[in-house]
Amino acid sequence: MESNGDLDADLNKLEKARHRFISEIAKNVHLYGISPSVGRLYGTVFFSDKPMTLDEMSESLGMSKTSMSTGIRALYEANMVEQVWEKGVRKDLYKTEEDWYKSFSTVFITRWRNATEKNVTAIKETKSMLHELGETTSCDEIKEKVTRDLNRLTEAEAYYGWINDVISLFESGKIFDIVPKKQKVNT
Amino acid sequence: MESNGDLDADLNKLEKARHRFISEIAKNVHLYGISPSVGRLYGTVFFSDKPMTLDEMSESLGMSKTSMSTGIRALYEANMVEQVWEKGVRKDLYKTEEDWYKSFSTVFITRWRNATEKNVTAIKETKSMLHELGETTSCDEIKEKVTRDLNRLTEAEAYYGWINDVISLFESGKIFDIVPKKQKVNT
DNA sequence: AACTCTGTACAGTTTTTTCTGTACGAACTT
DNA sequence: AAGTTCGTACAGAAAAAACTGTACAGAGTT
Repeated sequence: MESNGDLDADLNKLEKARHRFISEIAKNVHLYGISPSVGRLYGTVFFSDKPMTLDEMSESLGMSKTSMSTGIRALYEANMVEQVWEKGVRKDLYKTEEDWYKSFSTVFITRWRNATEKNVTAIKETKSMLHELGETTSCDEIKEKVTRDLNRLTEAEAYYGWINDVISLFESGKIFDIVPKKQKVNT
Repeated sequence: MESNGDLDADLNKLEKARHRFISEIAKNVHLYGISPSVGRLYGTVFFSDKPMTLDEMSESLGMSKTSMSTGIRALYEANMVEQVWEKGVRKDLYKTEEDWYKSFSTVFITRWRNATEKNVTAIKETKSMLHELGETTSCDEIKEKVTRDLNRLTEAEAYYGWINDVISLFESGKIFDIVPKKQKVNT
């Protein structure tokens, strides 16, 4: 006990330092559509010396294996962790994606692309319903409303076109010509 | 009843068309950090002919005035609605922000800026804790872990620097030089 | 083929978020 | 000053999300 008293204290310090960052990730990871506790899972895997199994995560976080399974899947879909194979190891192994730029892009692209497409579809359908109404109605007041709505929806469409272009900027990687990746600088 | 039977049917059609778009907004507005039902509130105000009061929203959505109050505040903070003054009207009036580019930028900038700053602070603190540990510990194994963690945190710092630059791109409006706003095109 | 091990589907519980009704302060009217 | 009207703070109810334990299918081993 005397011989490794310092070691235990140091390991504790290490954990504390790591936890400082992990808890901050947990608080902010909602931007990636990830819940805080899955954010802690990410942080745990991030600081692990080697790829982790679901059982190790469960053990380390004191949470059920089921939660680890669903949590890891969420992280995987956000391109925030990746699976690793090791010869002779039957369990699934996961480590954090090292290219954070890629994780960011994946999340940003898939979420916004998906939303944009659906909204554009909705706009087109709404417009078509309004067009029909505008032609069949005999009430001038309604005609006016229809015209106004069609106008605003066309504006919305233009906006989504812009969003789409922004997404493409990230998807194509051209964003990195405009905003270059940073070199590591020691502070 | 015979004379305005068509009118009622047409008004119903108008509502249906509008609702097609509103329900899609409700489903996707979580990207702006807004809940679905507040998304419906947004949609309702969006299609309103004139700025709405809390009571009108409450009436129109069949929800409590309290919810309208908190919902509108959320939309206001996301720059998605704005307050309007009308002479002689005592109630607060709201309409949707017409510049969707601005709404997008506001949400994107404030949320990411805030998260980035906090994460960078956490990284710096974690690094300083690790530096101290690295100097005081006598265990080589721990020294190794510390070095590895410091390295990865420095990489993370670089990533946040990049995110920060991306945010600035939107904040300064330079994004519009690279991805121009779209003209309205009828489809 | 029987047995073991691993990941996940599913139902039920716990926790968190959203929503409502009451109550009250501030601003305006009489 | 007394009386309205309006928006929102707050506590409790309702709804949604997160988490767990059990159970089971599929792959690997013996």
